[in-house]
Amino acid sequence: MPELPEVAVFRQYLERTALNRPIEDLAVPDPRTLAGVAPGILKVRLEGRSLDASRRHGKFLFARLDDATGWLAFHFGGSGRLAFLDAGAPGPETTRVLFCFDGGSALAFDCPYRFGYVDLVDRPEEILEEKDQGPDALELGLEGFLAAVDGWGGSVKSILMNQSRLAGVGSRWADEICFQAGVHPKTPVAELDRPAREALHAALRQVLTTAIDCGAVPERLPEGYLLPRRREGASCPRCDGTIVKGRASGRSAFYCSRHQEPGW
DNA sequence: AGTACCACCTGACGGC
DNA sequence: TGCCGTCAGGTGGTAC
Repeated sequence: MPELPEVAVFRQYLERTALNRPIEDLAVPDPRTLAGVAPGILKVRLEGRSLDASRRHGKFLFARLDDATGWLAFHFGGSGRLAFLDAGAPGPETTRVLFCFDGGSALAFDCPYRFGYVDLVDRPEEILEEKDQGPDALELGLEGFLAAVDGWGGSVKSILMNQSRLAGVGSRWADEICFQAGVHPKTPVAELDRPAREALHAALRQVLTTAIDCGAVPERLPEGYLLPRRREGASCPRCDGTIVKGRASGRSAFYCSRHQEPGW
């Protein structure tokens, strides 16, 4: 379920483990995972290079080749992750792409459900434009957020999940943001006055930064967060309401029947 | 313009 | 025990 917070944590992990190691070989057990580049081409482009910088935008992670000839782009779909392997350590069975470093260590792009992909681009903007990604949800100040939300004719959850308006939030963290803001996920954005939009922006920032601080692990979130109890029938961690499951924007939406009561 | 549903893929889980 | 259906997750396409 890699959304913005998970990808931010993957980035930290990549920085910590895989930067500045010369790449000796590339293995592609599942060629379908390479989006726009053939395995042979990627291999030639990578061999002898190392990764020397990273970026994140929305749910995308980028790693720069040290000769500045391009960037690796990672999208993790619904189940992808990175796993650094010490020399001799076996990779996950569902490794789709394996970057092998001098000395025997490796970085595995592990993606059990195969929704994720890896690509090689000249510049990150190339793929961000192709995939119509809006501004990163954490980069947006209040004015940027208000602009991103302005004029949207749909629900709060659907705007939060709309990668073209603001990039990074998916179904689970959108539920958490609505929960913390005390807003029903199906509330039409048009019903929110300025103070309510400011509160939504504050909740978005609070939730995403807290999530990253907690390593994007729900169980590590402070008291009063929804995600550890995001199940139908659970007791609300913020009031004595009950968590219920509805549908918004074509997906399940979990919310408190009491403090997120529709106010419109 | 926005919603809803499907497909993609696979593991987890509930029910029988 | 074991099978079967259902549902997550993100995206992209299509039909309303």
